[in-house]
Amino acid sequence: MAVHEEQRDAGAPGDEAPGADTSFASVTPDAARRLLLGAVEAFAERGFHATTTRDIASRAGMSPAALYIHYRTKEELLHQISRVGHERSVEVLRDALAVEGDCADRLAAAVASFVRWHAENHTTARVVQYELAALGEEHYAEILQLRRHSEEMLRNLLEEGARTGEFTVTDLRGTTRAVMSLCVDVARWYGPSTRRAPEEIGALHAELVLRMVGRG
Amino acid sequence: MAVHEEQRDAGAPGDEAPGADTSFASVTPDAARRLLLGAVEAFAERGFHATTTRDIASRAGMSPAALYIHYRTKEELLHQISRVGHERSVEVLRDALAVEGDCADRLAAAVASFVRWHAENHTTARVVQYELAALGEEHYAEILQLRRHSEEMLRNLLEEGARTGEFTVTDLRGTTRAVMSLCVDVARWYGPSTRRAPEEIGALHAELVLRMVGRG
DNA sequence: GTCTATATTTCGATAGAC
DNA sequence: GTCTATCGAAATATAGAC
Repeated sequence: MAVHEEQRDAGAPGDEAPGADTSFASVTPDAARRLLLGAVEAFAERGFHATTTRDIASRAGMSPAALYIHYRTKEELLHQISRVGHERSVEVLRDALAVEGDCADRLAAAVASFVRWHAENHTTARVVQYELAALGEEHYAEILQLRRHSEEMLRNLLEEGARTGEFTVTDLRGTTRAVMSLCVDVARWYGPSTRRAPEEIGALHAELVLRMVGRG
Repeated sequence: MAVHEEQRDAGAPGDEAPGADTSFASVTPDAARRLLLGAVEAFAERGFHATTTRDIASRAGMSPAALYIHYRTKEELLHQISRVGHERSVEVLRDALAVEGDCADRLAAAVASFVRWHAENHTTARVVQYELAALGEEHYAEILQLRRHSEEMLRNLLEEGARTGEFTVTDLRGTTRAVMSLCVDVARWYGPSTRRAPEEIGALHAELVLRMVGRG
């Protein structure tokens, strides 16, 4: 019950998009970053609770004890991943929403970028989206703020589009949540063996969302 | 890090829809069903690996050892939950697709029912959708067949609608996956404190999906 | 069928040498 | 900063009385 989980979605070796999961490139020192990357992989494959600190250290090429030089607990690793991951995804959303154009252009850009991020960084995204419950109480509250911010940005855009008559939205909060669902769920099913490119999936989802708000 | 996870999404007591998660009503004997229901709750709250057999047994009002009279391993509990849950959701989808009407009617019925099931049975659905990786290899393969069946039914309907000109679908497989995303992801965010009723959410999502296929 | 008691394993985290 | 060695706690699962 261990090996097959790692190989389930494995495609041909080397078919992973280059430069994927670069969210942690700036983490130093080197050993701390390697541990973080090992933790991302392990948490995404097996989940936080099923991952051992030995496994994480091993992926980073270190002894079990070396982990505790850089992180006080296993949960602190998850917190770092969750925090940086959320910050990056909020950034992606914010940048896309800043493009020139009408509400439809900005919504399309936002969905395309957000979806693309979830596909390209699907390993990180899976941890970000599905391991929240393993965070400590205070860390969870902190992360929740970042998530609320994402949803708010999207809702404000839909609200603006509805007000100007560009969009036809019967249920603002429900539609916002549906758009988020469409983006976030990509992290669940996207994998190395997915044939479609992140770019393509982003474009498709942007088109589908525009239709959802009556601007297809 | 234990108590707050249980209380995070908790709304006022008693606001849970009555008769929720009735998928396991036919399981006998009584002790086996109580253990199964305890496992569903625990797995949904904390995840499979973070759940202890002591916790499951305790929720069923039994000693830790009593679990092993009815189930050989903790994984066998997950397997039962996953199998019955998938069978039920496939059934819901199949029944909805059998309604009288054109493709749009059937698609709306399918999405409304599928979403409603994921909301009403959100506890079971969360285990069904997010704990697959914890299954043993053979059990995982078995469950995958049921999941392929769901997606196939939906894809066939979209294909038919596109062929007859009722729908405008530019990417059949991609759109099918998006529709599934919209339905499945309800299990992630729906909770006891969600104000919207499952019925309402199903209706909204049906409307959004009809728009997605150019029939809004 | 259910209990109390426990065997066995494995985990997160620490101690102390280098 | 990294290692080897290990502690104490907690997990799954089993043994044997009732």
